[in-house]
Amino acid sequence: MYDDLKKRAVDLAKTASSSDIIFDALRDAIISGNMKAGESIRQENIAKIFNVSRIPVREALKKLESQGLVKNERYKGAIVSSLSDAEFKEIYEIRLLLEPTVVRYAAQNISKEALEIARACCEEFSTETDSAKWGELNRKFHEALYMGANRPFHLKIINEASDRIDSYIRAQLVLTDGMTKARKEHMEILEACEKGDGDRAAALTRQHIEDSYNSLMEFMGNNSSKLA
Amino acid sequence: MYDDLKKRAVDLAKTASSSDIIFDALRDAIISGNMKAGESIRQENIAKIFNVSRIPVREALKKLESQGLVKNERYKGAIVSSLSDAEFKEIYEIRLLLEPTVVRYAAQNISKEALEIARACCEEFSTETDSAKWGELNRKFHEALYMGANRPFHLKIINEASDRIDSYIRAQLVLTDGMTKARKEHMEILEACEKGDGDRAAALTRQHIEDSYNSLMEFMGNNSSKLA
DNA sequence: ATATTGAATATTGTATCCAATATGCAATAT
DNA sequence: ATATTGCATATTGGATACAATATTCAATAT
Repeated sequence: MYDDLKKRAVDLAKTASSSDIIFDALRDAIISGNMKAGESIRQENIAKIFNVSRIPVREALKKLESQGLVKNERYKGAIVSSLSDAEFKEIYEIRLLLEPTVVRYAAQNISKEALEIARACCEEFSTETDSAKWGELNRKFHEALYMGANRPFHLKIINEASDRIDSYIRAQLVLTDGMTKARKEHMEILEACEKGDGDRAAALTRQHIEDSYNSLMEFMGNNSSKLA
Repeated sequence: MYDDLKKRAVDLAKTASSSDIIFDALRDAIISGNMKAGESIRQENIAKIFNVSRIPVREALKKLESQGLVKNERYKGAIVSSLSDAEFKEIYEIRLLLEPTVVRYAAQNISKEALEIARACCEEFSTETDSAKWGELNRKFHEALYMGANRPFHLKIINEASDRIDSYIRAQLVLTDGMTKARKEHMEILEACEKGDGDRAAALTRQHIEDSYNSLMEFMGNNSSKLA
């Protein structure tokens, strides 16, 4: 019954609210580097852009704040968060703890279909010439792979940590020749997963993250200490 | 100038907003187990309790949702989140990754004063007879120690993960003899930190978390597989 | 000229109100 | 009796209105 209707079914109950949409848009703007650290965010301005009142904007800002992407000060407003050198390094320490572990789970558990999605993401990352898309494709590849681990909480932590440094990574990918190395490393990690070699995938992921940190340190002219 | 006034200075700009206060109260109610998983949260009811409109309540709920403590469904409302067995285990996997690492940093970096605070917390945990306070004191001890690591992002992740399972831990501490073991293990971890023995502190912390998981599994009559 | 004060403006936090949706129940049809 | 529909009520999402605080800047005092 209703066979034809069911084909066009969408879960209308799960459509995004205004505040969800605004959250996504602000998050994108921040992690892409379009909105810079320290930049102030006026509720009224955002509300005008999306043709809504300040209420959904405020809810979006609350969520961004609890993920650390913006800082709110009572009666003063919100600004895009910045990262100190120590905080920057700490984000990488967290990635280094979680991502190799998760990729090991993924290598062991990932389904054939999920692997194919990851491979598609990897190839898109390797062939895309529009540098504006590299950052997003980079994240997509990692997420596609990590999805196979079946560890939603780990993934949430990784995603929120990655958000904090994404603008730096994007700049480094575009402004240096970081893409060459990243493409090669992605391919190797993917292949290890395809072979079900969790140890190798984990080791490569660890190396990939360390390389990313070192490249960024060099790019930013910062001779900070090595990752633990 | 103003010497006497400065003695009574408080940073009024940092006083909590209504939504902050409501967030804290709801969080306490949830992690204490006072509000049970699946229980619905009516905005209007909470608003009445705090004598405010629904607006600050909604902002508190947004923050609770982004930390996973409640689930919101559009036009239906919020309920206290539950944890599947797999999710429960995953929280422990995360603790097992982060806490031994953090306690190692703490053993190496913690200041004399911070150690004394941790010791005070440890002793309070050991001597408190009011079982209703055990859960909070348990968290306080761990946090006091971890503060010494100077890793605010790690700490935030640990705290949010711990929030998700705190109601179970409190029940287990009160309804079994878990306190005996916990008190002994806390003391040993603290002593390792006092000696600056990071490896030992990390190993003990790992054991402490595994013990906690196993006790809880037994307590809940769940023969789930061991932690990785 | 510099510092201080006070008013005007801007911005945020919250209350109140309205619209959209969900829920429960009575009325009706089968 | 059961299923379906329509209505009344409850609840949430968001708009508007207002109060609290911050910021800016002119006016005044030193």
